[in-house]
Amino acid sequence: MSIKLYNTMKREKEKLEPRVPGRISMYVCGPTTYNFIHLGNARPLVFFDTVRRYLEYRGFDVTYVQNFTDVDDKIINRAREEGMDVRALAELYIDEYFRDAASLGVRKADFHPRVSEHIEDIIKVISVLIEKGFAYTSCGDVYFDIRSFKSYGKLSGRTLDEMRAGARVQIDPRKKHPLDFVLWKASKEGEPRWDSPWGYGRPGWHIECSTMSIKYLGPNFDIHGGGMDLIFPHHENEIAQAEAFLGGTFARYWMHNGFITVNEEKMSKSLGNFFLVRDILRRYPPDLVRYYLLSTHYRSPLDFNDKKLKDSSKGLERLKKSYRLLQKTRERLKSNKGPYRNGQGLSEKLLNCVERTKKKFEEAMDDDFNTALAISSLFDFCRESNAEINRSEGFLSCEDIPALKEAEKLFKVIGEDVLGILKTEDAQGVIIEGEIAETTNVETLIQLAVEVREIFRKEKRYGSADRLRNLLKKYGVVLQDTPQGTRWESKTCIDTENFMEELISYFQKARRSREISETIWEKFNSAVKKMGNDLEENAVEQRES
RNA sequence: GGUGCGGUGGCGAAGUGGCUAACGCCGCGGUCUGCAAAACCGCUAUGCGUCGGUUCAAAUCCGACCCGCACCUCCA
Repeated sequence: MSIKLYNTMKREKEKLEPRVPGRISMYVCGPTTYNFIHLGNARPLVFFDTVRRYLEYRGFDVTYVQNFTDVDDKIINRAREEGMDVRALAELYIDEYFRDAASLGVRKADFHPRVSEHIEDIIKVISVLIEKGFAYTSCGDVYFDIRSFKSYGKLSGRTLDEMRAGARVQIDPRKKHPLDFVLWKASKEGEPRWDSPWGYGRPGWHIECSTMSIKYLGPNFDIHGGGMDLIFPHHENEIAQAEAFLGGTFARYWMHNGFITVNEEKMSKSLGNFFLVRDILRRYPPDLVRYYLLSTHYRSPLDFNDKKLKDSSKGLERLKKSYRLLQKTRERLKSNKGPYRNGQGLSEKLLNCVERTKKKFEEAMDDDFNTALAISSLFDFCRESNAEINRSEGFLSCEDIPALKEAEKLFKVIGEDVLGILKTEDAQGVIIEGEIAETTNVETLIQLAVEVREIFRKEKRYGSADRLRNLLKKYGVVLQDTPQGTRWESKTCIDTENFMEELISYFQKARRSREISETIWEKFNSAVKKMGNDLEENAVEQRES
């Protein structure tokens, strides 16, 4: 099986044939660091990170480069507004970038080159372009001479004539052709600047990507990616510069992700629907955002709004629950020597299913990284796995542990390692089960409450049992009664203080009305004591006051 | 005006010539349960923007048209 990907240059899917067998070199255009990253930055980030992970899963040795454009008009303007030093501002947002990226489960690239650290290289490239007659100087600037590069327009599929027809391009007397673009910009007063053969100035927008990608990956590297809006002019210009410089092919495959809209509208500052990743992560768990981004094929447009995000959370939950069910079942079986499977054959069925899923997953990803279809293979697996485990409940033994482990490994490899949707670095707000962040003490209390409720149920005191269940539910602890006992899981972080208070008052009342025995009360009391609360003392104080 | 992308059930979203049009959410019915929850099973598009055409066979190819979006200027 080979991997096929849609190459914007050819406008069709092609077989991926790397420059060097077994190795992939890829470059993805990174952000201009003048603000926190927004949702539009997040899509290529997450998608190409997934491409990288999948290629690694497929055994390729991947070299991944993503740049930071830290010299740019937008940064200079922003720094001026904020009264900040330009370098410091860029530095700040590079740090913040890494924070957001990590939240979304995006791994660091092998190289994160910055424009400011490659001025020498850029100057060299520009000098060569001038020497070869592809660029000219004018009023202290250096421009790329678009007409000297005959295949200009080959990526975006436009000809110079076509572009001229609808030209909204301002005529600039310094340029020989309206579409000629700047390679080196003469600096104005107070702007960051570097010395060059053409005077003090700074690089133009496109030249850094050509220069740095070639520097780190060499000519004719494998994959160049970015958002669709970069096709023209950014990537078109990159190609022109790079190929004029190299005299050969710049990059082999061009991949572009579709745009994100918000409430069916293009995200833009003027419409006031500009979403920063930071803000979204305050309201939604990062793995959900990643899951949402990957649940649509990367070349399709993706609309983002609260309802859609909420709707998709149930699906992700389902996958996680299924994953957890496997883990729990396996843990339970550790000490279980029997009964024998009695011909139920969970292992065999589960292993078959693992194989089928793996195949479906790989076929989906091999076909132009169809993450939406790949995720559906996990859902198929999840259904079958849940059904198998439920069906053979009670017939399982430790003999089934290897098969369960295989199934877990499937979730681990596909869900965590490749798609990155079942676990992220920064897990704030993620559903936690059987453990509450920070205080395992709260867990003890929950456990105790669950046990008490079990007693109620055994004694058929359902009113009491339900009251306790509702109390827990109020604090996000959801119970599930199974033949093997009661399972519980807790969403987000519990409001510990109020929870304890209410639980204590519940137990006190239950004691007074003799709903619970002294033994249970003692147990509860000692648990609470461990958390630094002495109920007897409190009780005494209350009586005294 | 030019270039490109898209229109699939209540919502989201796969599928680019041929099995009953994946998968998720929602809804309904059922199994399980003391009741729940979770899970599982079943149901929910004679139809894939519209109209024609090609073909034994089309959501899928061709043509025309309608609608939405993006790019052509900084933007992932």
